[in-house]
Amino acid sequence: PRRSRRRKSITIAYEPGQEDGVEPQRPRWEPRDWQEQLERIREMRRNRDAPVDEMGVEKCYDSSAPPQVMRYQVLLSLMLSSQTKDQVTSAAMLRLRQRGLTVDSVLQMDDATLGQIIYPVGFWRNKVKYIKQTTAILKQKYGGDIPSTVEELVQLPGVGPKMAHLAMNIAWDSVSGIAVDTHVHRITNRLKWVKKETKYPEETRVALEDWLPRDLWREINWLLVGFGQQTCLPVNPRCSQCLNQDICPAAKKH
DNA sequence: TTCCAGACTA
DNA sequence: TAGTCCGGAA
Repeated sequence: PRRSRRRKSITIAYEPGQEDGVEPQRPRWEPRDWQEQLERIREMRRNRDAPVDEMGVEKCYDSSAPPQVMRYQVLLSLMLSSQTKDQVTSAAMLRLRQRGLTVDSVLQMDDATLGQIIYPVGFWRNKVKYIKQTTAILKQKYGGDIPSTVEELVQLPGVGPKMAHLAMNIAWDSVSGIAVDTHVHRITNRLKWVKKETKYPEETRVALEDWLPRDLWREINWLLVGFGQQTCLPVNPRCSQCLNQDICPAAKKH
């Protein structure tokens, strides 16, 4: 049975002192109850049975392939992926991998074929274009590998901050920042894990990184994406089956 | 802000 | 049938 220590998290009401220019002990803002909320979300995610667990990026690359190929496949499945359609994305990745999914094989593939394969994931015209452009850049500029910094990753067409941080996490096993997608953005706003409501995912990322301990940065995307797929849905969240219903600022009572 | 491409659902 | 849904680009 789950016996949770009810440590009341404290909200610190003052900002770091600025009198003498000495960096104080950094008492910083943190959201009320966040540790308890996090613990309960972990509990709800314990079975790892959300779509992202079965068919997320981690399941979409050949872990036996050479590291460079693996990293390319990670980036590609990020570029393909379509939150709401994990199974469609992983099916498309499977088809691509059966053809031997490398920088060269993608460059050789004509747009129509690539389009046919990825068509069901949506936004396929854009994605074909970006995948081709990015793959060409990887070959020319990075010797067929993917870059290893966020700054370089976001230069690639079709790669923004969210994908860049996930690629750093998964492909390079390095924590560069919190990957904020629509689920993380929505849920952290509902929980008031941001000091004041944020409008854009990038704002959310900055706001979270300000207080969330760094050792949780990697976990948070996986945790909240699955939670968002199964419970904290974008429309009509299933508050009645959520363990946080009594301590969630956004909980709807039925 | 709007577009992309379609699926899902209220 | 109208409204909502990625994340990135322009």
